Amino acid sequence: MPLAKANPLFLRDADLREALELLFFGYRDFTSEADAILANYGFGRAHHRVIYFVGANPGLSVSELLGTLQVTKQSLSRVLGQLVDERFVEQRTDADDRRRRLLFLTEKGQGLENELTERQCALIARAYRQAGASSVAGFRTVMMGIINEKDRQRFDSKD
Amino acid sequence: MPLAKANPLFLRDADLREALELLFFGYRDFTSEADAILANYGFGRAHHRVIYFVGANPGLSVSELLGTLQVTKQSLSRVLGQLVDERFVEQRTDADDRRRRLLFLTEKGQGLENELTERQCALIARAYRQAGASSVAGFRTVMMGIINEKDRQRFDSKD
DNA sequence: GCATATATGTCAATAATGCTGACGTAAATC
DNA sequence: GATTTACGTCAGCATTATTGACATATATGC
Repeated sequence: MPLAKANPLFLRDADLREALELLFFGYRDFTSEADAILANYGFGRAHHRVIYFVGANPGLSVSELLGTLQVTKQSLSRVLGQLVDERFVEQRTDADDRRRRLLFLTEKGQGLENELTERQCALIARAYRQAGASSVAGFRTVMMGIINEKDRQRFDSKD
Repeated sequence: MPLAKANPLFLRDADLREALELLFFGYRDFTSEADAILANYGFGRAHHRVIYFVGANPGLSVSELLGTLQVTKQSLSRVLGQLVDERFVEQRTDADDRRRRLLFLTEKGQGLENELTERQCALIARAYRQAGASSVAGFRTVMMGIINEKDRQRFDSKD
């Protein structure tokens, strides 16, 4: 039992394996409703991520979005191109640095963003309300501990 | 602001959007180390899920695994076939119902399972230790709230 | 025993997402 | 003027997933 040795204190092997499964099933359910909505538009999870982060950060540049999503520009290109072609996302040249294309949601894009985010927020809101404020604080603490230091800084500023 | 209306109490829109991002970044970091290990074997996340659940439930049948993973048998077939061909997973006909193929990890498969699970458990263990027992309890409560009732029963029995 | 249902496997076609590599263009910077 | 940066694009390929159709072995109900 190599794992048992590595985990003293209150952390039994079973507790840690349970956490792996909580994350697996939790993430699956967290994404499944949005996946269903996206399918109606012929989109997938990659489109969702673009819509979400552009919606949350209007005026984001392409390279910033690449950094956030951690994908190659070739991967993003197809997805972003579709969203621009179908008028969900709008690109405007940055006046200060005309090489940069700043990304914004169109009204249509904002509509889809709302549809997706409302559903996911409703799921989280239900879970948060049932759990109560102190459990929510614990959830945030554990999730931040899982996230690498660089990305964690996105959250440090809040509260 | 349609979301603000829907969330009374302490749940501000910003809190819920933060949760979406915690789950996105958290799940990405949670899986990234294992993904790197799997790449050395020419495997992907799908192989990991099979290895994990067969390791956690020796003697699982194919249909039970399909139900857990929620994929089609055609999807599973290729992945499971590779794992069987390369002797990570072993299939034994169920003596009681000779239609069923029960799945087990071989020694080689158990080795890979340990390698993967140890890494992920180490990440979780670190986050759990830093967060403390009460935050861990809150994390569990919130994650269970996110998981649909059917799958939640996997966890209800524990503790 | 025979019909039906179940558990599994397989072939074929298709889609979404990701990758690497190569090349091109416009604009900023040194 | 040379170099770097930001962005785009074309081509090829891999992984994971889907649906649909069909096959086989075994169990079960009548």
